[in-house]
Amino acid sequence: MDTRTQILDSAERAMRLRGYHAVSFRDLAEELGIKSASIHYHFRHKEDLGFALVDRYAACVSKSVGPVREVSWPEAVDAFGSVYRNALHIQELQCLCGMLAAESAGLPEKVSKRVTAFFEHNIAWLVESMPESFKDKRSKALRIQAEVQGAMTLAVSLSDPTILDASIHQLVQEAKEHSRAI
Amino acid sequence: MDTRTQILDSAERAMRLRGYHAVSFRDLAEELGIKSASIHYHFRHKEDLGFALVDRYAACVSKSVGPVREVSWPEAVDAFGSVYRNALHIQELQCLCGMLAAESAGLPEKVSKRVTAFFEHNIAWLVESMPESFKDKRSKALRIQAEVQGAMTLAVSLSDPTILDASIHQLVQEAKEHSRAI
DNA sequence: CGACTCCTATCTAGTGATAGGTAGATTCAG
DNA sequence: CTGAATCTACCTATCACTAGATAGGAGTCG
Repeated sequence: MDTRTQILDSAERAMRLRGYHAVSFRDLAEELGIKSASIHYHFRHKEDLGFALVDRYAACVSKSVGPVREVSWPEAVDAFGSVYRNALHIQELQCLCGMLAAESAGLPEKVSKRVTAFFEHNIAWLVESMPESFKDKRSKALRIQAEVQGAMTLAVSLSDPTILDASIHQLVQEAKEHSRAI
Repeated sequence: MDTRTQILDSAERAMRLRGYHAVSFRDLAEELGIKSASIHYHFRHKEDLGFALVDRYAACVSKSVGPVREVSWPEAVDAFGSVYRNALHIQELQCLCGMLAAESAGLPEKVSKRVTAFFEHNIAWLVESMPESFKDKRSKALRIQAEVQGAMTLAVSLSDPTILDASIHQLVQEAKEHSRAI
């Protein structure tokens, strides 16, 4: 596999486990059996690696969640939640941007801006997926994003991935009730 | 003021802004006008500072939120939310344990265990504050903790503290509806 | 009082490890 | 030969951490 991709893969895994500042070029290089200078060839500075990571991650999430479709609101919520659920269950990793958002005051600005953009993009997707009739669309979307993100963090800290499943299940239920009520 | 307390204050602020690994003894010392060796006198290892910080923070939150009282469930939710809201509005800092929970795989075990305990304590407080009649108490409590935590992170990343206010307001509203329904 | 001993808290002056980053040589495919 | 990719070998800054000196206050004893 392409070295650049391997670097991104290792770095993503490490950052989603331990955060931006706990990841070093040396450790990544050792893991890949190359020298740290080779990583600097592909990513001159650490912040270059950082925002390349966020860009790739955002594109991947955006693809997984799909375009805004003509599906019901509960299905949309489920699709959104599933992206996070799969990440936690299959990779046993939390959301890269949730991780970086926590550290955001200590990140290079180029990185933190992209993290913000990731969330704005998610919020916009949720808003557009809502039925026309909904009110306060943005706050509803923010609440969903917040709960999913927070549940993921709790699931990791309490070592219980079902916490995230339960939150998503309830959010989908509420979406159904909400849709029926209108 | 007592040097030990000053160290804790600076360290707490720095960690709630940038995370565990982005805080150094040298920076803290410089901020306080002392030498880093003096910090090591009070906290031999960084992890000692780490868990002293979590312990103090947990005690402070526990005190702010108060004992489980004979108040209504909506009032309890409001009291719980207010602790987070005040932290964000007055100090412009996010929750120490939310921050550390994100990084938890990269923390000394003594620290991450205390972070977990902090959340378990909060969950227990919420569960005990619920009316007897409620079902699935633990999952309800987890959802509240998750949304508040996630909303705080989003508020920081999107530079909009009203995101947290809105979430708490809605949680209190739901608590009212929920209490009426029974 | 004054000299002596502790103890606490701070300092100076380092340690070895590791961080991000760089210059320049080498390797190898087209 | 050229250019991309990797290497060796290094830099400077910073990291957590330590040994040992020093300053000053609290007791204690003559």
